[in-house]
Amino acid sequence: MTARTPDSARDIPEATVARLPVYLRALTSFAEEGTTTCSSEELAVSAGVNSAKLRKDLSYLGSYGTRGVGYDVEYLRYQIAREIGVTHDWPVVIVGIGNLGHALANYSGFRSRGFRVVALLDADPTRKDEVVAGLDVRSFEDIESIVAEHAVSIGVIATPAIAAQAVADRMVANGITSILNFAPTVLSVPDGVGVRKVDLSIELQILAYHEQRKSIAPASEDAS
Amino acid sequence: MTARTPDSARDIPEATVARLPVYLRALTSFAEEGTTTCSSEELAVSAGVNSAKLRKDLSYLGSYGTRGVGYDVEYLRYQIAREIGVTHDWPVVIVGIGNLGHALANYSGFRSRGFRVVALLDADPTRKDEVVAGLDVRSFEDIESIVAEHAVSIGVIATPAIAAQAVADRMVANGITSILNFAPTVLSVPDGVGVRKVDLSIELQILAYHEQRKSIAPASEDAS
DNA sequence: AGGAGTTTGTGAACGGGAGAACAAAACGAG
DNA sequence: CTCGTTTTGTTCTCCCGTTCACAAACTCCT
Repeated sequence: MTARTPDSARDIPEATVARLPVYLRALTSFAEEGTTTCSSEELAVSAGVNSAKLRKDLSYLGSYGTRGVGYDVEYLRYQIAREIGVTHDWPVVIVGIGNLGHALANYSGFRSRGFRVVALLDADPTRKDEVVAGLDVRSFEDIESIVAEHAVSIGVIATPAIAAQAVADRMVANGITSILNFAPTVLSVPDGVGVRKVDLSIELQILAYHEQRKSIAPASEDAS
Repeated sequence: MTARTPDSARDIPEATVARLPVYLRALTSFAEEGTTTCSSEELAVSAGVNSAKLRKDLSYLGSYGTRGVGYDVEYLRYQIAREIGVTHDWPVVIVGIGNLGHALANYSGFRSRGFRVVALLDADPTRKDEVVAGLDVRSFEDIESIVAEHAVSIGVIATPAIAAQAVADRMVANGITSILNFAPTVLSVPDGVGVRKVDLSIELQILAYHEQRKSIAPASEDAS
């Protein structure tokens, strides 16, 4: 007899949290196709996971399905969006407007999935004249006023590795509590600050490892 | 010579494989500073992991340390590189030369970490005149000859989501067996083909979830 | 040479996540 | 109204990964 945790489920496993955005995207896809209802099996296939896993994941949010019927696409989509916290947009600053920073600033997926880039910052003064994705690149020194003005809590680091830690420190000092790091460095931040890293060469190296194994032992099985 | 299994360790856990590149980078960093020896504790701090975990990870490769002393930086660096398979360069093709494709093509970290971009492909014929990062953008139709000529086994997808599955199919049909996918889609590929995905908005959404939680229950602890 | 001090490598306990399997609940047919 | 069908929500078990703790092994100093 559980004491019913209807809205704010207490603790959702990290692995589940990482999959919720995938479900959200699949549901959005269904909605765009005009599908109003889907079973856990359909949604699981679309998200590329096991249906039992999907049902267990959703059960952490509450009982939003109907037995014998399935899930209401729009309703479930909203519930997941609310749980993740993307029913409203999050302001985001991007620091480091090099090749990658450009790409991120122009990435339309951010805007459509709950994020709004409010500022582009770069330490290089020669970049201050540029306008990227409709925003003019501003000095990194402006971070304090920008974070304060827009109540920014999420920062993206797209600088060279050498500058990343200093940028992170400065972000934290100005109240940013979540950082997405594209620089190939291990960041150290205080407790309570969330960091996720995206490392392009690490991903390729993992692929290379498995690739090498395939050619050495072709008769063995494979772990994707 | 091969009494035990010193060279080709049988099966390295996936979680360990994902950390080896981090250790490799930390060791490279040590080598550049002139450090010739390091303890598991030093390396663990530099890689941002627990030292016991690091030692266990390294133990899957063999016993390359010396008790009471530590690890020889250069020797261990080479052993990890050999295990991952980046002692020689891997040829890579990038498909989709939009904003992100540009950034990837220009990313110097690939070259320095065991990968060589041999071709840039795009389905849009208006892009065929462009030269990016010293390579001219070629038609996606050329994939067959390029893959055959350079013995490419790793492909990078940086196309819009709508095109990603078709590109992946075509890659697989031409012998590519490892795919790094930046498009926000779930790819389905045959067994034996490795796929890793990098999804920018998912990473941000995970951060947003934790961020939302912080503001709701500030007295609770945090999972990074 | 021997003992003290380090540091690695690993055995064992622990916790979390994945998947199978099943009971509970809703719908529809007759 | 009752029964069969469908699909969810949940329990149970197994496996992988993390962490602790300690013995083995090496160096240095006396």
